[in-house]
Amino acid sequence: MQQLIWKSVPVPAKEVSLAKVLRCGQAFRWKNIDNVWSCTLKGRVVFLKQDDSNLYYSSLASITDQQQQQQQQQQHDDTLAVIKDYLNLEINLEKLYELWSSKDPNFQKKSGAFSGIRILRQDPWENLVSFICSTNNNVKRISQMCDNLCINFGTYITTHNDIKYYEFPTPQSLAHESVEQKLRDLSFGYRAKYIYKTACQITNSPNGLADLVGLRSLDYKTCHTELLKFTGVGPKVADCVSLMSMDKHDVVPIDTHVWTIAQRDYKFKTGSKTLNSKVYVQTGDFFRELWGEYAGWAHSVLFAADLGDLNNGVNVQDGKAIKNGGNIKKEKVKKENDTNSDKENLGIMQQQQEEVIIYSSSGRPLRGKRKLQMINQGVIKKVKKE
DNA sequence: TTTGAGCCTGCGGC
DNA sequence: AGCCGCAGGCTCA
Repeated sequence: MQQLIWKSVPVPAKEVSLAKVLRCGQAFRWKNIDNVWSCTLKGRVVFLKQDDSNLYYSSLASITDQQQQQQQQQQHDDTLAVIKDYLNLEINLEKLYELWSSKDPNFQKKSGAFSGIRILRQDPWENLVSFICSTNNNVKRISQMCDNLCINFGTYITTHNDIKYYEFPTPQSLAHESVEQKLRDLSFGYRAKYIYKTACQITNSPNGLADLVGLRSLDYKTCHTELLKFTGVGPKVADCVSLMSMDKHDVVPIDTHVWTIAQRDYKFKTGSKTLNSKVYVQTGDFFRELWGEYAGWAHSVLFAADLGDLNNGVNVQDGKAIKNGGNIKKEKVKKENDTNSDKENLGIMQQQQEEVIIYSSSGRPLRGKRKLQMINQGVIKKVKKE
């Protein structure tokens, strides 16, 4: 196994908490092995860890890149620049927390145990596809789907700690007609078509990905409108992408969860029982007026704090103080294990799904893990696929 | 212009 | 055991 060479950069933990930022539902591909975070980013594997005052980073290039680098004597490693850009490190988070606390008593009250939560500056294409996957879905399955995209359509980079690292697939690699069915076989459901079509829209665009990335320099309204043109992208997903990869820091994506926070914690009343488009805009405006130009950042803190209540409840039961406790870490390790075992099963699942359709007694076709279970049990009726 | 089915799968509750 | 309802929405009529 290749030995990692670590370098450090002074970054206080209050400026970024890797454990929170990389697990709060912004990005879905980061692995955590023995407190080291890893993910492919711009053609290399990036490794991150931290203590109270420093961020430690390392990287591994792909095999071909390594050879190229050895041939060119001068190797310029821009990994630090990539990380700084990805983590949006030039933006001072502690000052923003003070600002939001001064404007909003509820923020002051809730944010205490949730320092270091910032908005990443993600790759627009990966961000877009990830959030197309996010509809009617949970973080665990979104993560599995992103992994599956990389494994099945992404370029292999290298292996470390027995983990194979792949790049996030390009639009070109997803813009083939066979992709939709293959994604359905991989349990993407109705999102299969959205991803295929969106990939085609990018490849058919005059300047390809550059047109998508170019939305960064346009105003929010134009950016939002352009994003809505992609299949499978509605107001919420367009806002997630605007906030998380298009530099629109004041955008607050409104999902049912955020709407609940607005009504419950801020007594925000709209007179509507459903989150229709008018209410969607009103709620976003409300938070923007409350928190200001980095409203989207503030929202992610309260969002995480709200999800964190579950873990806090467990801690309180254990009679321990609430502090990013070990409970959270245990949960994460378990998640990694689940993901890995799913990867191992993937090949089997694909093979068998091509051959048979298995129906439950209720007549519903079985898929994914449940189907695999049934096959292993050997107590189901099999029907040849036409 | 606005509203509500229907959509895929996984999971937890009954 | 199986069925139901729902999860951090979008499309289409």
